[in-house]
Amino acid sequence: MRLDQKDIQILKLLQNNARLSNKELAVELDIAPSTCHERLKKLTKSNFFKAFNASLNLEKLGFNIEVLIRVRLKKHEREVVNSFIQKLHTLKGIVRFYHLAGETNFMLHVAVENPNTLRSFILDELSDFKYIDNIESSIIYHNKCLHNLSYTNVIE
Amino acid sequence: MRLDQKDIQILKLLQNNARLSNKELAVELDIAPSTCHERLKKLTKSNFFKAFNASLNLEKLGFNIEVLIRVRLKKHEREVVNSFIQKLHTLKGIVRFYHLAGETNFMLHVAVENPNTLRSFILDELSDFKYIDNIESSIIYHNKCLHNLSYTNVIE
DNA sequence: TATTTTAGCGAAATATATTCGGTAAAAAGA
DNA sequence: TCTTTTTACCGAATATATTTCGCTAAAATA
Repeated sequence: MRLDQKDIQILKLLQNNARLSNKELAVELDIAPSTCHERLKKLTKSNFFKAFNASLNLEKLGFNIEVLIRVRLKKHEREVVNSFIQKLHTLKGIVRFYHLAGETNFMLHVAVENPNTLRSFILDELSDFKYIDNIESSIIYHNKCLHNLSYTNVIE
Repeated sequence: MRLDQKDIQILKLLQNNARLSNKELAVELDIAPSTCHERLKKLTKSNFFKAFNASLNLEKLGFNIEVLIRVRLKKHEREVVNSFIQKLHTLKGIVRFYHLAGETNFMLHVAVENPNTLRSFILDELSDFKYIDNIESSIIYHNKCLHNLSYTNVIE
């Protein structure tokens, strides 16, 4: 499927506000709602969207500390990696994780209530995994989603 | 504002699918649409949502490489940090950034088309900033949003 | 106990989503 | 170049959903 300027506009608008209604999109694109609806349906069916996520005001929910945790495994092998990823899915507090090439094998974006919860997360929950070699944490002062991409290559 | 189990359910459902309609939410919570609507309005007005973001299928859009870039600045001072953040907003390719405490000052999640674009991003775009001390990149094999938080502390 | 607040409901009014037949312009094929 | 096909678009009609509101009952507060 080939994309044009209007398609890109839909993608960008939803990146910034995934809850925009079809009508609101149509107004922005300056096309009829029915036309916009067709485009959105097409983009969705063609799998251009990976997910629609609400990101919450974590501080308001009692998660006063966010950290980025670098994890190095003893063995960076398929089986170890798979079971680690599986473990990540069971742990409470993980907002997002990155599986990386290089020195650091995993980068975890974690939200915790307070320093004690953080200590417990690292010493009790995470270190519980057999193949952990090294863990280092950095407090996140601030983080922001930009989605500032250039789509010139995709447009016909 | 105090949250109960139903509110948490709304937050969680929208974390996983920000485009759920009010009616769909109401069905999940097993309450009337009008009731659900009131709750959602209340949560929104009380600023429990930071953003609603569509995340795109970047590979399909020609962004074949995603990297995590560690940036260390020469001076970690308010003015330098501010202007760096400002610069990040102008750069094309940044999906998300983290401002950190510790050795690494910034962590950038970047999407590029190919190795050449990456080189250009780092050598031309990023290094252009006067106060860059050090840059290191790691390819992202995989990354995923989990939002797997425990809200026991918030519930009454 | 009396009073206020709150969460809930359903019905009505409003607005939106969705489908569909038709049109015109662009793309593809002869 | 002239057809034919495809595509993006529209507006009208219908189906759904959102939103408001008055009312009730239960919970919280005084």
